[in-house]
Amino acid sequence: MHATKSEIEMSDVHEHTGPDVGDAHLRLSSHEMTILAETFRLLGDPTRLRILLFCLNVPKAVGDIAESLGLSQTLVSHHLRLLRGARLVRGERQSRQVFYQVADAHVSDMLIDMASHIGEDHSED
Amino acid sequence: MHATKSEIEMSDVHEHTGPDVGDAHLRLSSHEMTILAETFRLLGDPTRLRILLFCLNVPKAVGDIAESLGLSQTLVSHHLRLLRGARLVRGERQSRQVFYQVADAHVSDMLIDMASHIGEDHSED
DNA sequence: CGTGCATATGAACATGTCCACATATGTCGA
DNA sequence: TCGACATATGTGGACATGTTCATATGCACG
Repeated sequence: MHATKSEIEMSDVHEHTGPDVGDAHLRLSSHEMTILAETFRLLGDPTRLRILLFCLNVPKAVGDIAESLGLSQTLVSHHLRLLRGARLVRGERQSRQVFYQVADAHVSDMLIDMASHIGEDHSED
Repeated sequence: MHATKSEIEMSDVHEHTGPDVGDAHLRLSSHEMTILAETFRLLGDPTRLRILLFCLNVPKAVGDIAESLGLSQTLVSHHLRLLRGARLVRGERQSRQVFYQVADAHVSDMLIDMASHIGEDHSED
């Protein structure tokens, strides 16, 4: 299901081709790098992160998100626009309300994995 | 290996600051939320992300990072400071050089998981 | 139609962030 | 100690970002 370190390395051999280009593992195209960084960037704002986690499993209307998280509706809408643009959430109109949820299992798995990693280790700042 | 949704639901919550987290699933303490968001925020910069991925497996000296990625030494140092502050990398002095690497298995697993997720699905912007 | 509700958009402001430049700290060898 | 090399830190400016306020769009019902 999720890739493990060894799957990506393809073996636990630490080969080291040279002083400069030593890392032969985990290659990403620049496009993938861009997507990845952009995704992280969007998740890096506490408000957006709360919004995302809030509608992780169950679709939520914008107003409900705003009220539950104690945010203004316009602010929630702005953030949802960004999240929508990166295909992290998708919204479905139901008459007057629009119900948002995390876009796909892919994104929710990412969030859940990250959250679980945080849960395991507590580093104090 | 990786936590499932139910594992996260079961994780004990140390505190919760109020009506922030309304969702019944995936509860994180505000402290954990802060750590998570801060982590994402740091990963959200392309330069930092490249640095992190570059010294994911093998410890790299600051100068090597700078040269390999085509960045100035001071810039790399600045970013490493931030990453160090969040315990995402750790540096070890070896006489004159300082070799940095991703701090622990948690962080590398996070990165590898995210990278693999990106690899699976491509959404165009 | 027009009114009320839910959501979206635009402009303006304050704050934050990335980077370049100059300079400081630390380490080793002569 | 001095000079070189490697890394770290401070500062300022250009730029990006989060938030608020005001307003626009979309939808249901009288």
